[in-house]
Amino acid sequence: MTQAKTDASGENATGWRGSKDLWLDAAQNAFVDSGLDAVKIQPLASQLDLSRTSFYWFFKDRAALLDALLERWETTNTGSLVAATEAYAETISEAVLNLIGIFLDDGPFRSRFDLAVRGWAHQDEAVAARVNAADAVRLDAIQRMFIRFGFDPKEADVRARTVYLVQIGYISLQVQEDMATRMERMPDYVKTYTGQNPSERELARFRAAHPDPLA
Amino acid sequence: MTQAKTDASGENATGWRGSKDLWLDAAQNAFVDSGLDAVKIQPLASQLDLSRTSFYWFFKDRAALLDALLERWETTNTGSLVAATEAYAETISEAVLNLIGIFLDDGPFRSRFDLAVRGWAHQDEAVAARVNAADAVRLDAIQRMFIRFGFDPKEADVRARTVYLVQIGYISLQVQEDMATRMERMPDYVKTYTGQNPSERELARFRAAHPDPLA
DNA sequence: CAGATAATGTACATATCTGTCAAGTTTTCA
DNA sequence: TGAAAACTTGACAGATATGTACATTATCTG
Repeated sequence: MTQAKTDASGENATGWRGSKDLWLDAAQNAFVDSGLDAVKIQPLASQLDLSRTSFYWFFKDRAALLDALLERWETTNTGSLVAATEAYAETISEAVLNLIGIFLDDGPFRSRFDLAVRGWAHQDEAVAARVNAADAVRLDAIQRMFIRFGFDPKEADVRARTVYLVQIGYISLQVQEDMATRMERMPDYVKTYTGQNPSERELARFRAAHPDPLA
Repeated sequence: MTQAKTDASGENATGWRGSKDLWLDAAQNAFVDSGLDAVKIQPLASQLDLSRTSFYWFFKDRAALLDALLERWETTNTGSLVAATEAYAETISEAVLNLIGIFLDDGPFRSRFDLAVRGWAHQDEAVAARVNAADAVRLDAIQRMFIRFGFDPKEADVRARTVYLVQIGYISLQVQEDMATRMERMPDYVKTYTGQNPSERELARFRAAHPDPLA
């Protein structure tokens, strides 16, 4: 069993209609949009206009597909978050803005994927354990960021939790806000998170890095 | 179709084995523990040791059961949160502690019920709309609380979001922490949320109101 | 262009859920 | 105590899911 090759553009480079990635992408879309119980082989097959049983050439069974999905999540979201905490910054405000930036719509962190995985964790112990581990890694990275800027470890812990949990909370609420609204709140958030106001230059840099698609 | 009566202790006062509440309670437990897709009539019937079809005497169909579940949630969690924001407090720190208190394990706010409903909202537009409305009501109540203590509306909005979203984030993370750990972090949280340290008396009162079940 | 490999499809066996109906049993209450 | 109301049940019908075995077809490679 070998996957179909894909070319650089991600297009299907072979003449075959299906591929492991095709099924996996479809599964991910269904999962992100509607949760675990929407990831069913029969519906995916209809959607892809392939025979349902063709699936079993690429994956042993449904469980194997779900494993692949979880693995994809693990090697995506946590990685981008940790990287952001380690990005260059001159002040804690700038560091916090770096971090918040990845959660904005087009950022590398896939919020809705995270949400869907948490929903899954709610009904599966093993998944819950992996999510817990990911949260610990993320919180630790954020705490280190605060410590790097001089906060004492205990306060850094609480501030890390605050920044992270607010983002998770936002994701959980599935709020749909336009960029202008987010930008308006940004200075107050930075102040709440760090205890100090961000400079105008830092805000300007943040705005530049995250242009409003509507404006 | 009339419900079976229940006596003051909540026990079944009639000689009948089933009742509307019996099914609803079982449904809620399954829902809170394992999510919407665990709310199935067949399994609930086995669990209650009743015939599956007996369910249809109390509810028109599965949708009616789910409606009842959502209604129960609406008239519970949002209510207790709003009440907490309106409780008497002399300082903003005390007010924030009042609010945080309801989220602790035995508080009136049922965190896992909230989590389960959000999972449901993820796969149902209509539910999502009702959850959004509840969030708006809750955030508004918390913002008013901050305004009452002299914060300007915009900053009160962000602080309200911070307090609320951190709690929702905690729920989403499904963290299991003992009371001692929570207590230890409390002063730093209050400081982060309000910008000022809580007094020792306020903390003492909070500890007294939420005794450690392990200690 | 032929054989090997990769992928797809058909048919079948099985499981689990939902909901209706008509006939039963148990409880209540006049 | 007996009729009415409240409940319970088994049998039936239908939908949708999973997974296996085997035949078939499309694509690649030499």
